[in-house]
Amino acid sequence: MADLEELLRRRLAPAFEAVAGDPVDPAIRRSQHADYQSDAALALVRRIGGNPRDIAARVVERAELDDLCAKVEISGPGFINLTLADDALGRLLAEVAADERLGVRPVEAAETVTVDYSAPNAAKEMHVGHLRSTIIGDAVVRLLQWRGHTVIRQNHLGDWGTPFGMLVEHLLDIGEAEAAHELSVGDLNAFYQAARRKFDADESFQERSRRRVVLLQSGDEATLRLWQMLINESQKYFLAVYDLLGATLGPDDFFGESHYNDQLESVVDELADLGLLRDSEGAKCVFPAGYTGREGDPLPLIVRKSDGGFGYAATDLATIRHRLRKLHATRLLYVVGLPQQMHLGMVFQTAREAGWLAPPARAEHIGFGSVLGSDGKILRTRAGASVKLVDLLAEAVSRASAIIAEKNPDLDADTRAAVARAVGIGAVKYADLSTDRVKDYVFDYDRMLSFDGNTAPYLQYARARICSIFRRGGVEPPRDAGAPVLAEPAERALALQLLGFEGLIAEVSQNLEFHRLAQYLYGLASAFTSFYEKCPVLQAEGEVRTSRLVLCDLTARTLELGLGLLGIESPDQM
RNA sequence: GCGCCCGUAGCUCAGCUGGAUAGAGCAUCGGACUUCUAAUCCGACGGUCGCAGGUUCGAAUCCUGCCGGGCGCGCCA
Repeated sequence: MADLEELLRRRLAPAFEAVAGDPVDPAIRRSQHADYQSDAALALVRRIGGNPRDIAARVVERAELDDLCAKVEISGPGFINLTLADDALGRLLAEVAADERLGVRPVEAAETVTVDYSAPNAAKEMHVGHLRSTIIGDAVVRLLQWRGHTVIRQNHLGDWGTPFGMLVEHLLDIGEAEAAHELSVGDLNAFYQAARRKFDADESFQERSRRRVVLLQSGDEATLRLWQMLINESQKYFLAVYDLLGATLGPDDFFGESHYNDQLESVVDELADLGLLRDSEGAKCVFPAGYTGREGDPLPLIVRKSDGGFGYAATDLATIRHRLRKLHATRLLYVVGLPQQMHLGMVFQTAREAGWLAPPARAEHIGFGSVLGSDGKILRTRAGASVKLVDLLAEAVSRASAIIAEKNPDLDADTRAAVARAVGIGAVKYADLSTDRVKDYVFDYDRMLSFDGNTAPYLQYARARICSIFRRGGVEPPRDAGAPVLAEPAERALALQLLGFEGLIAEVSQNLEFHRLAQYLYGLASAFTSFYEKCPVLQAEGEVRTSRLVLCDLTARTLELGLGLLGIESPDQM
């Protein structure tokens, strides 16, 4: 337990409760006027009346803070300003330094969490929307897994539906060998677009495609074999992209739409038995509470289409039911773009009405905005096509490589390639994760690859410099050197930042707002570089040197861990 | 028409459950390399927080109404 905010909260809460008569959140936060401040006395006036400064004074009188704080002051209208004692900070740092997990213990009540993310469409190129889902989803997986939860990745591959009639027919037209070739080299756009063109231009092809869909859905073996081939080749390609991206998604994580085909009938039956299904214009629909359409009339979720086929809602319902009943998940996360908010809301509501989704289980839409080009519009190529993900990543790596070659020509070719990959991919991921995910963000290579500001390279560089100190000095990180001494303001600022890690992780585990983790890491790297400028490490002597080595080591480990949770590598040299 | 999201410095973005003079980076200007990676650091400049009301000790933050931008609203996923 080395989280400063929580520590202070625990000390102040009983004092507040004694004064107020009821539990009170001490409302601890970082302060410009001290290390931390408590604002609770002001808000308390409304509940118990009186003068906020008096309340604060009574709280301070009762709170046990002597071993933690060097100074406790009441300030302004009734803020409690808390300045921590240097030796207390040192003790806590020593605790963190000795811990593999940097003071962050695994959760006490581990949950089973499903994370639905990435979800590309078979035989179709991945675009920036999949990029965001994959990057964010993978960060979710890494974080929750590290916290000790059982995390099940669910890559909801688009592998079923009417387009596959057209795709299978196209495959037959060009021959299996050629199709396999196109798909395996990752030319999915060419394949899909060729099929699409024929479908749009050629009526007989359209007719063949429709018949093929029927064959596919009726389980025709020859058709299924060809379909399976499309899926297999596509999966191989996606796995290659994940590999380049450094995403943890593997071959066993594909749970495509087709996976739920044999559950759709029973979803319909069950909803019908529950009395939730109604006929509307020939379709079987659920009308989840709280959703209305154009005329204020109930909005349907079409489970079975009027032609008897199943819509995507059926699949989504089968999926959520499966995750609850068979996987026993209690936290169901959907890393899906914001435009699908209403649809997902309706699916969740239906699942609640069906009794499938009930506390403690809950479903959360982890929504995100679009990736924009410098023109402020959704990112596209000059030609107006959607940008191919692999091209985007390759460009980032190649630019990173050029920058590194210029800045550090001494690196050998292999190291440079590895660093370029870490920096280039890291930059793309960090750009995505460092802003509020519900907002759109502007994709800009120059900015994300800059070594200044809130970027992956800046954080990676800060850590690489620390590694360099240990290399140059030929010293091992001191992991049980006792409590470091803090004399310089820069050391203190760094210590405070380091000790905020645990609390931050707890918060982000809940809200999955990774830009807060990014913000924290940037603050840490900034605090470190200030320290680095003012406090020589290797030239220092004795206790001071050891203390600074501890601060360096802790910073490096926190950066590496934090970046790692975001899915970003930390090269030892750059 | 209804619903959801967004609107903070010239640009890109933070601002946690309302809290003390609204913060970073880029850009601009001015400083700092006999010292661990200057790929950096320090400073200056820069904002009617879209607009107007309201709630209260206090509002970028909560409520209402506008304005502007994006997205969604029955058999596509």
